[in-house]
Amino acid sequence: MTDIDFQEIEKKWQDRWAKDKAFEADPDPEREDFFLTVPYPYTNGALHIGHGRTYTIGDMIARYRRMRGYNVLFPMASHMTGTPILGMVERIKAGDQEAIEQYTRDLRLYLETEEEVEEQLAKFTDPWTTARFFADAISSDFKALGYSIDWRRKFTTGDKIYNKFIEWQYHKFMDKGYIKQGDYPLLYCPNCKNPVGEDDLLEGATAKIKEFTAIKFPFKDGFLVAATLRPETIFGITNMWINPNVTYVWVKVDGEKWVVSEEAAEKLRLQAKNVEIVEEFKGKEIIGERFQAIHDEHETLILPADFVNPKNATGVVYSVPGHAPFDYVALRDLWDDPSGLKKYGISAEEVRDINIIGMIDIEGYGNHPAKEAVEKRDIKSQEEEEKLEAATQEVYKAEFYDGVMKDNCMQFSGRHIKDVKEDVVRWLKSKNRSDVFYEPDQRPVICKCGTDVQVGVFAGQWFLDYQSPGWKEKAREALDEMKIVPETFRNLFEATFDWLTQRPCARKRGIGTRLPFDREWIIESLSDSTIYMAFYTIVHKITSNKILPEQLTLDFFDYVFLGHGKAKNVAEDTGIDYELIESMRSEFLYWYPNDQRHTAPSHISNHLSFAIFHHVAIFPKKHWLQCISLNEHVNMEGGKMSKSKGNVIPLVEIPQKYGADVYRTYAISAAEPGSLMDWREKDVPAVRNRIRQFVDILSNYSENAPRVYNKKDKPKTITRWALSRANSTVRDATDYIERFRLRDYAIMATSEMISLVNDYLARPGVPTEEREGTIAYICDIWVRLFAPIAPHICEEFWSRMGHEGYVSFAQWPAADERLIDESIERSHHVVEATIRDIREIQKLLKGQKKKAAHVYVAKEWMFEALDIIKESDVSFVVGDLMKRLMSEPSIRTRGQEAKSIVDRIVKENGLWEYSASSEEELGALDESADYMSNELGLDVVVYSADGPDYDPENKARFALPGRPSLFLE
RNA sequence: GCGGAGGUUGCCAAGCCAGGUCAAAGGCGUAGGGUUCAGAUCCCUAUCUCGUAGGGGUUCGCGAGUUCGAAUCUCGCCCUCCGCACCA
Repeated sequence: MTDIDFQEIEKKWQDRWAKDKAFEADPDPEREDFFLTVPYPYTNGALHIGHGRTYTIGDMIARYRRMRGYNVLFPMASHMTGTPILGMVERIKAGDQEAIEQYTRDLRLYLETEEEVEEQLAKFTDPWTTARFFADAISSDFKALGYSIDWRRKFTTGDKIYNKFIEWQYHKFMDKGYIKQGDYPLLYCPNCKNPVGEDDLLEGATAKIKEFTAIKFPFKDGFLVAATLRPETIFGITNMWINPNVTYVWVKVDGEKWVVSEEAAEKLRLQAKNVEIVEEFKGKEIIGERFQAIHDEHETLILPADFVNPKNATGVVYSVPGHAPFDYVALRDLWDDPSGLKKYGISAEEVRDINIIGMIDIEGYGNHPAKEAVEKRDIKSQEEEEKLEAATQEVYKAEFYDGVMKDNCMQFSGRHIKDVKEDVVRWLKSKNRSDVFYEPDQRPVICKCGTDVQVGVFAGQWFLDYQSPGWKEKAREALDEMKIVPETFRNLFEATFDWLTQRPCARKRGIGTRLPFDREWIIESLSDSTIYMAFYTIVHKITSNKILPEQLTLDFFDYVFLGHGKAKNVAEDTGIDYELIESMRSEFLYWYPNDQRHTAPSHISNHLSFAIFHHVAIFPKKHWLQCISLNEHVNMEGGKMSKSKGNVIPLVEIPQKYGADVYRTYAISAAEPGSLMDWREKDVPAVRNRIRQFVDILSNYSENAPRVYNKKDKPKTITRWALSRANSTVRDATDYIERFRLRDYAIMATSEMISLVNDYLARPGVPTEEREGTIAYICDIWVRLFAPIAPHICEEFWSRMGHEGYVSFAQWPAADERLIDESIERSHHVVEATIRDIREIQKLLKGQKKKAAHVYVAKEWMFEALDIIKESDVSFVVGDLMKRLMSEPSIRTRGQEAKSIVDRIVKENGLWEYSASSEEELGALDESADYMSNELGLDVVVYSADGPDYDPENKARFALPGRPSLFLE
């Protein structure tokens, strides 16, 4: 066994690559370009083993393409815009223990002593320092994993030059009319006076905003305002519910008078309404009064109900007892016991006279589904909230999907509920009878400050309108022409495209680029990282030439990225050297488009879709994204990784703990990109062992002179097999990479190659020179085949083999088709199968020690018969097969034996592997006799079934192609 | 709810798209043997079940169907996981 110091070798080659600037890519008109990007990491902490999977796959692709002769650009930058870094800095400043602990943990990974950790932590009161620290940490992690990145092009999204680029991008959107301003609802904390994100919440982290329709029922000189999710039910209204003990208010809202609960008035204010409280009163004061229904304007009664929660929506509830179980039960309670009504001046008769209105037909229900759902559950009172909730869900679901509006629904009659909703809202709106009212979709939602979170509507919110005319169509066109690998993810893109409407692209806090036309706003961090791949193509020239942000004008970017205007004018206006501008333009044109973008599928619904949209908005078609490839996340020992569980392995630990090549091999071979990868500590040794075997074999054989033994050299069959297998493996492996079957490729480049060499070495009787020359030839292929996965160890052997340049730039091994001999590979298979068969017999005959195995190979005509069946399209039915064979005169004379073949085929329900001819099968087995003897511990003698010298048990007649018959004695 | 992915032999996981050579790769675990002073992150063999001759039986979430033939195709059912907007 060879002892190998992975760390030392890895360091050595990383240093050499850096010293030679091996991966700094410049345009080369002689070579075709390949521009690969993986999204830059967000630099608010240490990266872990899961991030590493994505970057490792990216690097593997870059390395493979380089070996295929492409001029590969693989750049990297870092992301710091947005709120997380700022948020963490604020928490550190505020002395938040959790934040301090988390950062201390991360810092310890990179710093030697506690003093250094504390010193660095003390500097984390500035987001830039934090971001820079982790950006540096991450690039050193990436280097230590052997990523072949062009580091000259690194930047951060906080850089002033980047801001200039983003400003240009947003001017472009503005010009196209894609940026709009309008009201936008957000979860909002009234106490902090800020919008709240998931991280700001103590409870209800998954809360979303639900849009209610506020329906304005005419009442006195204003409106009773009830908010609902089911506006189509206004046709079933029988009364209004008001909680008698709750404080309601008359408020002036944008010139109208509304009645809502006191709490709701406050919500309206947050929802950008102009609210003025005119009068407060208790609910009981209006109970017994009448208001107007909307569809038929008939006078309708206000009734008391304790279940009405003033904190819920507007605190005003319109009652549809035919379809809402809560309403039905409340009404039923009043029918059963009208005694409480007297004090409101309502008579029992008035309430009894209320007719429940059925207004939706659904199969399986009668006229009043709510009543049925309540009775089915035997609900006795308003107190049984859970049961009522279930009944509501049941009715709602049934009505939404299968319900049809009845005749009493005016122009909406006969239409399906799921289609009619929006039209009802539009109709209400046109009559000035509705408004929009927002609520969180769950309660409670509580801010970390302890306050109940509400919905706030931001007036003047800037957003990108992905529904702008023509935009989606263009994006869909781009998607249709783009390669998505694995292809299964395409429909996720399609679904996202359908669902994208408006998206806020700016907000008031966080780090980032200010909106050029409204500097109070900062461009949101997912919206500022969509076309920056273009920036990579020129950024190194901006920095190395010390171009100032002010020089990066709109015209400058227009010229460099779009070819608009004249370089001469840009040079004059900006003071940037004319030649430099031209060289940036041509460098952009050389690299762009982005040939492949590789990342995780979780970005499909935002980042990746935005990237496609933004590209089509700004660039001409030839510069659209070409391909998106994806890999799933990483699990840890079968469970999710999380810092709180402490089961996260940081990237920085990988080189010492496992070795970069071992990690890389694991990351690529453990799962196909499209499926979740599980990191199992127990499986690491197996991976390391595979590399170790590679190292052993290359150490022993790679320095010999490679030699291909052609037919004229009369090599052993097993040598021809090894040559064939090596080449077919290369062919298959290459095919796998091209189809993004990276795991299968990795298995070819490791396990398959190892077992090929081991199988070959296990064969006695190959002359040393022939064996060593052949294995050296295999090593020469292998070291290149494996290089994209394990570049360090492969560089080491490549150089030991006496090659001048880096294996990183060596030519990808091409399969030599002339050496691939399927027939020899099949014969090899027959030999292995025969060994297995003999073993099985030995096992069954345990106790009886056998000395020899006699192997009988089928007669030649049987091979021909099988070939006939293989080539003709007959079904595996005895009659059909026999008919086919009997039509061949040469077989017709052997009907009896032919039947035995046919029986076997029918029984097996198909064909099996067999050699090209009897002679070849005989040759392969005969040549393998010594090997088989070694493996089995008994003498092996091979005969042709056609007149064997020795066949005491008359076994030869059972031999079939690929299934020699056996006799053990 | 909407959208997506998936349920395979002790565990993990291939195979399914292009049905037959599938009792179903590989890894882990387990058992036996070897190398070794010993051990292992070493090598070999075995690992659904029955069988003293390479064979039989029963398996791929459940149920039905298509087919000469289904882990693979179709339909229904059950279950699990993931994403869902201002969060990178």
